[in-house]
Amino acid sequence: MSLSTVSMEEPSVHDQVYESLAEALIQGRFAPGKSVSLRTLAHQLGVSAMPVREAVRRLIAQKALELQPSNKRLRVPSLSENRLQQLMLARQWVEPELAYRAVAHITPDIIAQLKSDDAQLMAALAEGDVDGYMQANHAFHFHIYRLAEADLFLDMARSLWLQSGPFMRAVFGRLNAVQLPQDHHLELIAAFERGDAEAVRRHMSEDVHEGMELMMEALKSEAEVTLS
Amino acid sequence: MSLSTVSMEEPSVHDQVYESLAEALIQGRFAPGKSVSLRTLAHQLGVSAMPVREAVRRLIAQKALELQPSNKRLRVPSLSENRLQQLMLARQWVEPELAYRAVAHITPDIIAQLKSDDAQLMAALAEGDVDGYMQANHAFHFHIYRLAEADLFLDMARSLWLQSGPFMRAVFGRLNAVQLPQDHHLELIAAFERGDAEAVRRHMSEDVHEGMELMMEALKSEAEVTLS
DNA sequence: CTGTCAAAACTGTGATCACAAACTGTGACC
DNA sequence: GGTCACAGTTTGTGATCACAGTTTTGACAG
Repeated sequence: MSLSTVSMEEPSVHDQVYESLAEALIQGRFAPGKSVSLRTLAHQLGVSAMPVREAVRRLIAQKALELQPSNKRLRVPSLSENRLQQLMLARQWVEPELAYRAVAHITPDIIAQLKSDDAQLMAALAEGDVDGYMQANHAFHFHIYRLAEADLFLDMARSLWLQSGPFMRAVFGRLNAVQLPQDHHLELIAAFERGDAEAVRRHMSEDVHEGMELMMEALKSEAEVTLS
Repeated sequence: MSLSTVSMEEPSVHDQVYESLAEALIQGRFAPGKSVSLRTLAHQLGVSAMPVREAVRRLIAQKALELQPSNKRLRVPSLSENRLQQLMLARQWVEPELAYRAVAHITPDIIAQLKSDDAQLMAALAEGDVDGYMQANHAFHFHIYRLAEADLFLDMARSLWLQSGPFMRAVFGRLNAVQLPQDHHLELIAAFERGDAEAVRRHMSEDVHEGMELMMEALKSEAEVTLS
């Protein structure tokens, strides 16, 4: 471990490892099907195997990683069509609900934040920066969801993004910018400004639906996605 | 560990510990708010602390246990009204969907199994056997859900039951039998026999709704549930 | 160059130890 | 009698080791 004994309120090493792995997964820095190992991760992060084991166990529980039943070896799950459909339906249920509940707690600060997120997203899209796009899109959505004061739903959404992350990257990495209509984000912001909760719910549903539909088409067209 | 080196295909100690804790939680053998400790659990189960840590980490990820932020001490979460409402909505979304999908894979064997589960449930109810009721109700529902071939949804349902378990017990433990209308189970079985998927979805929704509504009323009436 | 098989490296799993923070209970003092 | 301090215990956390599978490597024979 690099820094050892600071004094108070530092998050545990296990949490740091978890956050770091979760971020990598959500941003799609791990390819579907890629195998990982505890000791390798531990060495890369500069910690012992112990906290990595716990973080990995947590990610397995969220189905963001999996233990192959034959090998007992660790890897990033690859998506089947069935699995992606479930992800799509679950996201389409929980995320509009979170957005709906967020309306009551919206503030001008948050609006400004969302506009900034969307600007970053558009910029990244314009220059083909997939990393930047993934990061900005995640920020936009979860800056909204965090307002809902529904920690259980928030956790469900987080788990669903962890599962879709590797695959989103794999799909969006090969799309050119024009195929991604971003109107929904602007419509969402406008609906938030009007305080129109029903419109927020509807636009969020459409936004999630379109994104997942794109992934579904990509999955169908190639039978299996395994890159890198 | 009691039995050490059997030969092949035995589930890992970690899995055994997890299953054992999960079962206890679903059946409500842990009271909401109860604090538990790794070493105590490990000693009770006759294993070392290591596999317990991983099982507990997994349960924390499923929000079936929680780490108090102040103490960093382990306990069974107690339900707020907000939290219960989220549980209710999530269960009302995912469980009818699972039941709906199960219809396509129903067999006479399963029908017989469901009738047996329901009979056990009614018997337990008649003699005020809360343990038996909890167990039979869980069996009934998950014998259905397992058919859906939707492992992601199944996992979500499992997590939601883990979270509601301790509280269900706390509520049902003080109800007398007549307050629990069980018609829904019979209607469900009938709908399965007819292959009427829409009816299955509707009856499952009503069954979940009524159960959770009961819990909601109980929660509102006592402000806070902490027993044992 | 190719196929085979044993040695070496790597994997997840479980146990054990060390440590600091938090809790427990007991006794002294005002 | 109530409050505070201090010692002893219990807690979660991280590191390290041992072990049994599995995979990879590498040398040697054909």
